[in-house]
Amino acid sequence: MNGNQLISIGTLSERTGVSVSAIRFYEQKGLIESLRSGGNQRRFLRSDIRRISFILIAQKLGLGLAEIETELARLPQGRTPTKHDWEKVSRSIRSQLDAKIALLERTRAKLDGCIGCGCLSLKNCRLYNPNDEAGESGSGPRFVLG
Amino acid sequence: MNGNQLISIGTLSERTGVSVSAIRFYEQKGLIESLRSGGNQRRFLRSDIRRISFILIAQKLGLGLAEIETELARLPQGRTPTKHDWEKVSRSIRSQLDAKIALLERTRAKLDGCIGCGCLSLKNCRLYNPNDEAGESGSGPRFVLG
DNA sequence: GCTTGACCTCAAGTTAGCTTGAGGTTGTAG
DNA sequence: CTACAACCTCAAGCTAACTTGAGGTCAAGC
Repeated sequence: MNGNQLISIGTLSERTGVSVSAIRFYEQKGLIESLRSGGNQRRFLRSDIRRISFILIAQKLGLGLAEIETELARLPQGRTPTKHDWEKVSRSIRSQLDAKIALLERTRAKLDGCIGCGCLSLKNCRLYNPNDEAGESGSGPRFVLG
Repeated sequence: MNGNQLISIGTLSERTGVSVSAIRFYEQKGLIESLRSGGNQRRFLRSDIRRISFILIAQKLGLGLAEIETELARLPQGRTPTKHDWEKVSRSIRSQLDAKIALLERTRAKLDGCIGCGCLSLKNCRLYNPNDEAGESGSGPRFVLG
């Protein structure tokens, strides 16, 4: 253990609680980068511990890896993010959260309007014909919460 | 078109807007059932139009097919659901929606408490170490909203 | 110098919710 | 009675976010 800041994938895994395979997966997806040792083993910067922490937090906030990648792009590579960096990102995430809550609340309001109506008629139902789109996109997981 | 109530898969698809392949998929998953014609073609009851409508609505409410199957089990097979049937199911769904909104709101509150703290420290962060579990389960899509 | 554990790559498997395609049959309009 | 649309059954593919496994390399202790 000399003075440099490089850590192995195993150490990064221990420090973050993220499995080794998941870290490799994140790297492959471009969420983090690594150097290589002489023997082709990955070497990460200590600051990657925070980068991974960020990924974990953002996931808990309901962001997908693609969205997280976008947010990560706002953070500095290799440097510990400042308060200001973090604020920018937090506010961006906060507005995404707001939108999701708002969508669910609109849906709930429609459901309340429908309870007891027994309509289930595709032509009239406000739930079935909403103007906003939950679970309407093409493929992949849609609108699933925990 | 004689007096009976049986419709083909194509008709069911047209009436609901759900693709033929999706209907077959739902049948395979046990969400709907079908009879067969002499030539082995599916024949559905007219009431299955409502059953499918219900699936669509429940999906918009954020339920997965497995959860929808559970809710469908509360509805009568072959009979048009009464107001009472529908109310029971609506209230069950409403409470699931409530739970999801509540979880998101707790998460947002934590984020607000964190904006500007710049911690990103795994040991201390309330976002990283929440007591409730969003996106914690084993596999599959987790905690993704539209 | 050998064993052991951490690491490497690449391929395939997992769940959800479907779609797409191949290859074959049915039903109906003309 | 023939054409053609609609139907049938598998099987495989798609996205997300990973895991698991096979088969091989690297590094360190004894």
